[in-house]
Amino acid sequence: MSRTPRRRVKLVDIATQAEVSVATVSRVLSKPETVRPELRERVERVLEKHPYVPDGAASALASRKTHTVGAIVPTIGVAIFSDGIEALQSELQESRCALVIATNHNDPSEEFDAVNVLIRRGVDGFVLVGNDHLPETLELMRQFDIPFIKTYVGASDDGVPAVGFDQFDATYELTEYLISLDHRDFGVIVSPTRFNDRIRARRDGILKCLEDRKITLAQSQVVEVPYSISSGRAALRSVMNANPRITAVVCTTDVLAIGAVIEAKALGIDVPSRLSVTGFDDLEMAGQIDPTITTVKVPAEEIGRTAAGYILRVIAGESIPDSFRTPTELIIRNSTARPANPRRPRGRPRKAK
Amino acid sequence: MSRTPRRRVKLVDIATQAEVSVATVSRVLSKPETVRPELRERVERVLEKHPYVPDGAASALASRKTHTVGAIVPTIGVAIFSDGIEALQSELQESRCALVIATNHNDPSEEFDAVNVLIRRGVDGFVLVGNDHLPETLELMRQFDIPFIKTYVGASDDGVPAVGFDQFDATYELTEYLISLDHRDFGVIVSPTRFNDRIRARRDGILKCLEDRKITLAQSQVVEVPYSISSGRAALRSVMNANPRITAVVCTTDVLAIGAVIEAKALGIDVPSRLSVTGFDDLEMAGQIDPTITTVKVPAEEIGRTAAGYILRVIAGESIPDSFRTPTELIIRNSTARPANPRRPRGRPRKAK
DNA sequence: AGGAATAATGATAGCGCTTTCCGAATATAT
DNA sequence: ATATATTCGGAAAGCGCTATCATTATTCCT
Repeated sequence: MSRTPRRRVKLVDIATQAEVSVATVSRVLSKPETVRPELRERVERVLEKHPYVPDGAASALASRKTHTVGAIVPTIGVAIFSDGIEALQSELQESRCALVIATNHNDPSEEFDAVNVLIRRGVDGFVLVGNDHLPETLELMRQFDIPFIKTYVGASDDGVPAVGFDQFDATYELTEYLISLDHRDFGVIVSPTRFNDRIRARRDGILKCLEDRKITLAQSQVVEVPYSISSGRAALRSVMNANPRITAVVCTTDVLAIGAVIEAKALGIDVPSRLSVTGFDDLEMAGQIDPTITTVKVPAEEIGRTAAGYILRVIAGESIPDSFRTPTELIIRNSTARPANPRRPRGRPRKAK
Repeated sequence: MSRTPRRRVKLVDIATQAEVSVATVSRVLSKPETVRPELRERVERVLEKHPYVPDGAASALASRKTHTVGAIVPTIGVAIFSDGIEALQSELQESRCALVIATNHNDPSEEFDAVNVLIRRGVDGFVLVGNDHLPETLELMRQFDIPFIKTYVGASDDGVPAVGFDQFDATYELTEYLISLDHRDFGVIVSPTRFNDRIRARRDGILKCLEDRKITLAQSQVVEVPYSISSGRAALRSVMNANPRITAVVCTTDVLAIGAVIEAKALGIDVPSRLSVTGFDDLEMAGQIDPTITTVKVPAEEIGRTAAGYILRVIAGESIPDSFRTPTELIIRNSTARPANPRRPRGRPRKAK
């Protein structure tokens, strides 16, 4: 068996072996159809014998293509993002494209830095999350002529291609469903909105729907808490203590809803007969916990997969539609029901959905 | 405000502006201390005025350093990995180093491909997961002289630096605790072991401990099922149906344990009075679900953080210890207790832990 | 103060590949 | 058969930076 060559084998070595020019080898590798079969085979035979791995840096320098896309997400440890990244990565890998990941912890200025680092590293395109970005960030990417798309939003507010869904519409619809059940007294538990347009949109969808139905909320009926089960528990307690009449609690994420359901049980408040609770995301747990939680399914995997195809096409210079909608789905489970004593039992129930 | 220059500004532009050579600008950027303050400032002033972002491909080609590390994990969507990646990424970013991620879905040959792609892309080092790797994979990395470390294992079986903990020891200890509680009839629910040395080690730790205490298991007392809550539920049902005498069920991951606990409740089997259940990983849910679940805390975040420092040091050519242990912790909660009717109530209880 | 040692700067040769550009070879038309 | 179009392969010019080396400016001795 041949011994480890001290020097990395390069194009010129293959060319010499095959008695052709480096240009030909390069062509065999990138556009095989342009070289006569006879020659091509000769080169391929040599290639098979030698463990040739092209030097990405050199080819990037010469061709201005890195075959890499950069993704900047708020955080990796949140299911809807890790699932999305997973799909994005798999799909990209399929096209022999690498994925570089950076996190911004929901901080636009961290995002700017990340974009900087990634541009320097060399990426052919960017996948961002959400609509909130520093103008400098966008300017920077445009300046370097690097295409980018937004994800987890239904449409961008500035013409940038987007793949995702409308967070506002989704919670608006969810809230409508609750109202159709005759709920009139609501609590709203919101995950952190700072630098997070998606959560703000979810919250606003809830609030707007309520407002449209002339349902008012006291200050204490809407709380914003950290993203964790235990925060959900604490939030439920405080909301219910302050407003015992509440019959429905809407949470902006399943993690919070899970906490709310657990705490309700601990407090002896039966869900759903005494209190309805809803989440958002559709984590596996939401469908397994008792009671199972009514929620909105976020198509994270589809977003990632679609985003991969999208950005690849933009990079290839193909034109693409401005936005791709990955539909959400309202999943009704056992954590929601009609309130025991509806405040206005008169209204004919609207059909659910 | 200045308009987008069509051409990317490069080193020579800065040099011209500052009336110095490109070499000097390069030095100001990489080893500022070697250039006279006066000149340095002149260059820095120019740098501030112009949005210069170095070309990574060019510098990689010239210096043979990419300032990038590649991580290959089984999957991103599993909490202990996403948490680890998150920490790894943050730490790396701190050192202005990018992280490229690939997944192998627990398949060694996918891992080989990923290593290939990443070598081509150019990475200065690799972070792998676990001990199971194709010899070709290791050979390839060695051939290209790229350092790598293993994570989530206590020590590598081949001298490669490792950061993590001993999975076998951790479950051995956990099982010992259960035995000290006087459990003698066990069920074991195992997540998929195919191509997964860590889960095999967890399983073997349990089995070996039982064997050492002369506790035998029937075929039906050990089941291997997919990684999901619902599989955990199904597994608990089948294990308990086949062996009603079982008083303790050990699961190789919290996800399975959560399913087991949920199913036990659904079946009317009280946990922990009638049945003890344990998990592994310490997900937030394990500490919130009722009953809270006894588990082993996996220091994922610490592993990621440490791995970053480790690989950075290897890349820098510093020598490092062969393995770094990030300790696990047995977390005793409410899902475990002494069995109602211990088979051998004689033995003085060993002290827990 | 003069020469040696030292520090700072500039010129420049690559790094390994892609991609014109151009001549040679082959195919097509007249 | 000759002229023209077409295809194919090779030579070579970079891509933008780093690093070596030569050169010049500076400091330190005696």
